[in-house]
Amino acid sequence: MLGCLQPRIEHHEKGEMLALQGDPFQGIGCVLQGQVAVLKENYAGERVLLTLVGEGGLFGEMAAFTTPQWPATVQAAEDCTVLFLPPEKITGSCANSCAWHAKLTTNLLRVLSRKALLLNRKLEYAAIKTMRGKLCAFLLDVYAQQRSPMLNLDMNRNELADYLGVSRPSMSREMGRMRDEGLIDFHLSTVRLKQIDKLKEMVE
Amino acid sequence: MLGCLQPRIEHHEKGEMLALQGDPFQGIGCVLQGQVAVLKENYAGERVLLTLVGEGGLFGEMAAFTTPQWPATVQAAEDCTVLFLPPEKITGSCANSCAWHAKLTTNLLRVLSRKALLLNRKLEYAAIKTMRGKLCAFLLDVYAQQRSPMLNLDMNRNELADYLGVSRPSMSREMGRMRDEGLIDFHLSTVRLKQIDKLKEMVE
DNA sequence: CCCATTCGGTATCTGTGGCAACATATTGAC
DNA sequence: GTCAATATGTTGCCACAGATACCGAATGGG
Repeated sequence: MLGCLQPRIEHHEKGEMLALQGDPFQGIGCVLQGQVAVLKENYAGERVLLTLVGEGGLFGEMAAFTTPQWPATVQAAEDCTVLFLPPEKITGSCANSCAWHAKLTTNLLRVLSRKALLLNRKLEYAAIKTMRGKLCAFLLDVYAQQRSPMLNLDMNRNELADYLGVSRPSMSREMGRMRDEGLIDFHLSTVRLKQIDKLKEMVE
Repeated sequence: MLGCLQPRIEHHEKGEMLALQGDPFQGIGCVLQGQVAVLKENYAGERVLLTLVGEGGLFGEMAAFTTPQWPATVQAAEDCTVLFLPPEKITGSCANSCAWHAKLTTNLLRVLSRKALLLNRKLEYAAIKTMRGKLCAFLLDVYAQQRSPMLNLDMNRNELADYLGVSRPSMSREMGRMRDEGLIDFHLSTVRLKQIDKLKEMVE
């Protein structure tokens, strides 16, 4: 497949810029080794960290088919090796009509869909106005995944509060209230849903 | 291309269900004529309208490559004609290795990327805590698009407030304040940015 | 022209959640 | 075990935005 796509492979040392916001787009990046940071300049002109992308991760896949310019800056967070896939080579028909091409586009579609679904989910939480509503929606979503009322959260309080777009103390306060009311119990990253039906009534 | 994909074309009368949440996924839907409604059941069991999809619109494109089941219910909002494209036929290699296939996947990637970017933008607004921050971010984004300080909003106040996830009176109140401070001027759907640099300082 | 309806601006009141500051619990290194 | 560092629980205060209600302006149909 690599022979077919002839991607560009680059090595960068920590701190080097792989792409600058506004530069012409050269291709979807795939981190083979090391770690890169995706930064965006806000209106005040400061660069803020959007995400860190580790080995096996992609960057620029959302921009590839929509804009001719990099919408963000990419910098090597560690020494790294990165592979760039120009978008036209991905969709362009392949002389060998190889199975890799089909696999590649399917994977790309899957990645993009999943990302859109995740964004959608997060947006649903953001749309819920009350603290309790957000918490109920989130806990019930986790419950739907884990299929047991003993939930195991894979985030700490800070990360969860960030994810839901609220402050940690406010979240803790509400969780305490919900425990007092006998709706849930929790200890560190373990939460037990005690009255699932009541929780369902409290979403939004 | 149609001969190559052999899609299923269905006619439905207003009110008929095209797909039920949880049903096995049959393919990406494309509305050829009429209008369909996408509904989702919330935890309380009620069906809430997510979007209306009109002629030329797609539905199910986010689910196609991630879940084997419909994540929402689709109902005919009017009499309509709909084309279903099974995902495997889209990515599956094509005997004729026709150019249509490449075009189709590129378009699909473009649609998905654009959708992800839109969701991302909306999420950025949602992440900003203050009313003024949201407004500044939004106005500056429109300014970046229209490249003139005389903005023409294509939403009315209600729609804008909904989009930003705030209440209309609160938004009006803040817009009034910003006018009093000499930052902006506005009349109906026209907004004039008077102190762009100050607006930039006020984002988030 | 009048009327109904939608849309937008404004005021008051209230409640929620952010912030700051602190107390306690947990973890891990030495 | 001791200690530091981090994570978590708790509290009081108060600004900000939501809700509601009302009024004037714009729009559109008869």
